[in-house]
Amino acid sequence: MPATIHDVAKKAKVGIGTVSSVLNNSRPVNEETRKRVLAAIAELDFVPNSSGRRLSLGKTHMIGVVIPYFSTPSQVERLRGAMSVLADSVYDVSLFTVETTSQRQKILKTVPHRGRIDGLIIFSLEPTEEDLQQIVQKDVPTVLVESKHAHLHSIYLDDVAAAKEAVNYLITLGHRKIGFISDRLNDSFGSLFSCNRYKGYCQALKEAGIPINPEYHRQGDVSRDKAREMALYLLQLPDPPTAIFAYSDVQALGVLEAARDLHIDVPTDLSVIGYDDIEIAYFARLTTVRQQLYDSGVKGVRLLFDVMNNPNLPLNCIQLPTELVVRQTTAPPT
Amino acid sequence: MPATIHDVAKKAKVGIGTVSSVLNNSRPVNEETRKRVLAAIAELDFVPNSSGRRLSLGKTHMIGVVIPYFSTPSQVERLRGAMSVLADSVYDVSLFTVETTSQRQKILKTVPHRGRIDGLIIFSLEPTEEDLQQIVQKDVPTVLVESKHAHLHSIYLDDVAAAKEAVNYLITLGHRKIGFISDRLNDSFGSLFSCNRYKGYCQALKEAGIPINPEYHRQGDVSRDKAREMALYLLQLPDPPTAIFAYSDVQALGVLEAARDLHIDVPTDLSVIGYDDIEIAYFARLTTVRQQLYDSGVKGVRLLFDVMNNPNLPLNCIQLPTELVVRQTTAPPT
DNA sequence: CTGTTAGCGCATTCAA
DNA sequence: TTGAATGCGCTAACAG
Repeated sequence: MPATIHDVAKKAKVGIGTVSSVLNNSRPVNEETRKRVLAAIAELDFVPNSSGRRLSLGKTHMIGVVIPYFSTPSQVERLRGAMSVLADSVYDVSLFTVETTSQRQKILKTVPHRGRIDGLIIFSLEPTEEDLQQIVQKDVPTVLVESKHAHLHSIYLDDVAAAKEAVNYLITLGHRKIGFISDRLNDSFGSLFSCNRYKGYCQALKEAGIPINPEYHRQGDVSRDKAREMALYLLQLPDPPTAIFAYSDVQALGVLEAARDLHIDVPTDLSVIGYDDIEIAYFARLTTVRQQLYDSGVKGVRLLFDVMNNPNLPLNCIQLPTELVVRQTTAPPT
Repeated sequence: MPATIHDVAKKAKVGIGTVSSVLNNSRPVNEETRKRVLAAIAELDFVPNSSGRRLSLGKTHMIGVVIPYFSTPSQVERLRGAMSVLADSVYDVSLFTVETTSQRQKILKTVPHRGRIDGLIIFSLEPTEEDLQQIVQKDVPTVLVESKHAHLHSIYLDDVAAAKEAVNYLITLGHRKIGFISDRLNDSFGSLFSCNRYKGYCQALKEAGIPINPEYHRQGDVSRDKAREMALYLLQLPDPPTAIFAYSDVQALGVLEAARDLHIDVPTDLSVIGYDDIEIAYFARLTTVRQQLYDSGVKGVRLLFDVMNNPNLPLNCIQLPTELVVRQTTAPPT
């Protein structure tokens, strides 16, 4: 139903090649005929059909964005960063949110195809070997964000060190009984940051000569509610922790709620540290590990564009810094 | 570089028509040859090129999603609802976030094109007459969410009534000095909910015989920080309000921060009501107007699918309910 | 400077 | 049940 290039050509009394030329500035066109073509385009309200364009060009002008945990503010912040760059580009964004393991599999298997997207950016997911085969074989330019892989470009952060720093801070304050609340360490989701943060937690304790008490580590899904539940458990232990490090700010909020429920004063009787520094952390006056969420999206897309423009770019793994932001949920134990 | 349908046909020693048939189950195929084709497909790791498929079918298998204020949790929640339905469909999602007025214009002008998307869902934006022309003329199935238009299908809510209810509640509690903090009423962005909520605010006051004090209404951008700034202004007025109704939960959090800054106790010395009931509102114990954010996305997409399946569906405008959720930021004035 | 043509990869019709 | 031919709308190479 919409006008095609042929309609324009006929109305402007030119060939379709000429129309294409004025559309893409692909070759010089006489000013007179250009005007006629432009007039015809305007009159017919013609817009090139993108499917035709894509097929002919062999490009989709689409960037695939795969993003899990989409409900969490940190992920949204990453996506915002990515969108800010993407919006100024010629590419459209094809969004894939992944909520379940089966979705994860399906998406990682079906999305990386030339002819479907020109480039792919994957957030917070560690591709399996199988996924990798798929991606490499399909030869679609790919960048990982908040994840790392020996064979893929990535924007990552040192979760182990960051978590260690946070726990070290608690130790410096004088805490010895430090709890850790995290996502499931063994989910089949393929995100390793929970594991890495746990590693950092363990390392800090070990180096301080504090034995690791498995009772002090709880894992569950990423929701605030679940975190609250886990914190309630920890805080009602016979010998409860005096500090809790949460794997995310959202979980830290759950911990704060639990403390409130039990009339435990933060930070006097309980110190809490989160991770991410999402916007609400400021409101909650939460001490937390700041990571550059927005920037990770920005840099991820920029790197992706680099890769797309230069297919044999040497492997690029960019580490983003983290920073412990001390606010008002941490204090020495009493 | 990737295998095409011809490669498969050759390898399976059949015509491309047969390959297409087994791909789409479009006509019966002999079991024997089907197996051969399937084997060839597997061996070549063939995946149909979507551009070719789209061009041939005249469909893009793409749903455009236009969403402003993308950084706010309420919008993310809507998008999540939409994605939950979209993810189970055969459609891909083309995401357009709009942050600026110029983006808004560009997107609303260039996105609604057959050949680019098969359906469009627009969140929280009131199309202008010009936009409407574009959309109607292009004949792209479209659904509005959190917005309404005489000629477009929509999922909307009664902002006026909801705001009025919130302010009425404050009046019932005994408040007479009620402030209102909102988004800019005259932004060129084309979102009317700020206006509507202001209307509800005014109506409630008027019906209660309370004069409207322009000093009590502040407008600024939607950020928490700006809201805090505006609240600071209100609370430092010679005769400050005893209650503040904020146009969104995020702004309400800013108000709470301002109160904290000034050591004003909430709810004893200041009542605060928000709008949206985003997840963090529960954490902040915020009294607020709950709207069905997630559901609005779900229903929006469902309606869109209905429209796409039945182009001359009579105009469908579905109103979603709101509900005042009383928590702990509201109390009678002292 | 411009018109014509081939072909991008696929679905589908028309014959067989 | 199947193969061959046509066309979707466009870009780019070719020829004028």
